[in-house]
Amino acid sequence: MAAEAQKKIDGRSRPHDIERTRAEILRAALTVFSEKGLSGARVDEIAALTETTKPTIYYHFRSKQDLYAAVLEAAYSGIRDMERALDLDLSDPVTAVRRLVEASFDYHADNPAWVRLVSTENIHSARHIVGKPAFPALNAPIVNRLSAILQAGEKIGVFRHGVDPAMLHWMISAMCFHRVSNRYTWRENFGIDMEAPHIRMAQRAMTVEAVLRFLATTQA
Amino acid sequence: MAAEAQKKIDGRSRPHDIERTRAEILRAALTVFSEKGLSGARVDEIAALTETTKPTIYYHFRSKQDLYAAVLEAAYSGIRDMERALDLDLSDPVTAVRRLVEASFDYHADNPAWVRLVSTENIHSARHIVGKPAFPALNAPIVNRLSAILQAGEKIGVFRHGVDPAMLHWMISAMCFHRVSNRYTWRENFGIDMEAPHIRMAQRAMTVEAVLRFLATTQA
DNA sequence: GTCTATAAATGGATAGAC
DNA sequence: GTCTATCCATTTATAGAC
Repeated sequence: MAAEAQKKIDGRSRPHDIERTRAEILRAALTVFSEKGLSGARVDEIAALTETTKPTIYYHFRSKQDLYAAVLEAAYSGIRDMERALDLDLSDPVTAVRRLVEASFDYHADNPAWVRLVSTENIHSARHIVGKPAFPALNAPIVNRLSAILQAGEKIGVFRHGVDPAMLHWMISAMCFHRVSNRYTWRENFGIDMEAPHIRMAQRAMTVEAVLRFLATTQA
Repeated sequence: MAAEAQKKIDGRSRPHDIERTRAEILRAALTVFSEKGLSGARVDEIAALTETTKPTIYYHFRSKQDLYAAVLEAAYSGIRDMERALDLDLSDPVTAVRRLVEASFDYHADNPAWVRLVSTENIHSARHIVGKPAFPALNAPIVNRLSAILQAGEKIGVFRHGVDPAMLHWMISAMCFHRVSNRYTWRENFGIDMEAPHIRMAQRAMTVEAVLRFLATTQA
């Protein structure tokens, strides 16, 4: 496929393909960190999931903690890309909210590794995020987008006034996140499998409905 | 205060007070496990927070994992006690829901260590809960209670029909839990401090309102 | 039951060859 | 840039005295 000569199609292309090696390590590290947490993860286990070895990991990512931070930043870029891709029509604010909630719901449900990583980072008081401007920059757009939708809805009278966009995002995030982050204790404590398709569908519809009812002008 | 003779009021009463020692270890372990997670916690650090030593911890709780499991079970009993103490009036279902949501909200907000412990347990796929009948038994009452309130509300026409009590509990839990479990990433990513009193009050009122609007008969 | 001291094992990190 | 082999700090866990 590539123009330049390669000895092999499969396996490592060219002896020292930096980007490929880094990407492979990040992918393996995401798996292990999200399953075991930061301290629970073993660098040996991450190395075992790659075609490379432990010293190579340390060569590219100075330390275990730096590797974890790199994984975290890479994982956050995923939801940013998804949100940017959303094409929302402000002339129909109700549909815009519905689409945005459904997209957020699906992203959380389809990326449990990302959800677990965020949970882990909260256990560590977000210390690997603190002071990195990338993260606020990454998360501001979604609140701005919600704000625009809310204003559009207020203007044509389908949404009530006075709803804080950040707090609305909190409500949406809470319902989308919790069912993924806490699915294991829910299964044990309540016997409910959040991953079962009919439960997932019911929760998806319920999240949309709860949000729209919260925004509706009718009802005190 | 106690009738029997004691050499000291402060410090360890009687040389080998088992229950007192165990309770002290559990309290220290809750602190450390909730701050560091299971693998991040050090038994040395737990011992340092007690008046006793590491071998005594191992004497009473076989291993680090068993200690963690004991902490988990003890922590869950707290929310059970709180819920049992709630005196809800079924003749006024709206107020009953309001009281229950507010109590749940406050419990989560006031017990971040418990919230973090549950998060940690989910990172570990709830493996320390699996198969222990204490946990389903502990959590069934809240859903039953919600079910009774829903039925009472349906009967007098203030709540709509068809709402699943377990899913309602999920919605309440999500909003109460997420703002505590994810407060650190929220602070960094959105610049919002969930612990600030005015934010907390706003979220408390918003949770009640979202739930009541979701249950209301008015509105399609 | 609780201590001091230490064993045994784990696992993050690196030296040095290629 | 990547490997084999290994170091060494950390940490779970226990032996043995009291």
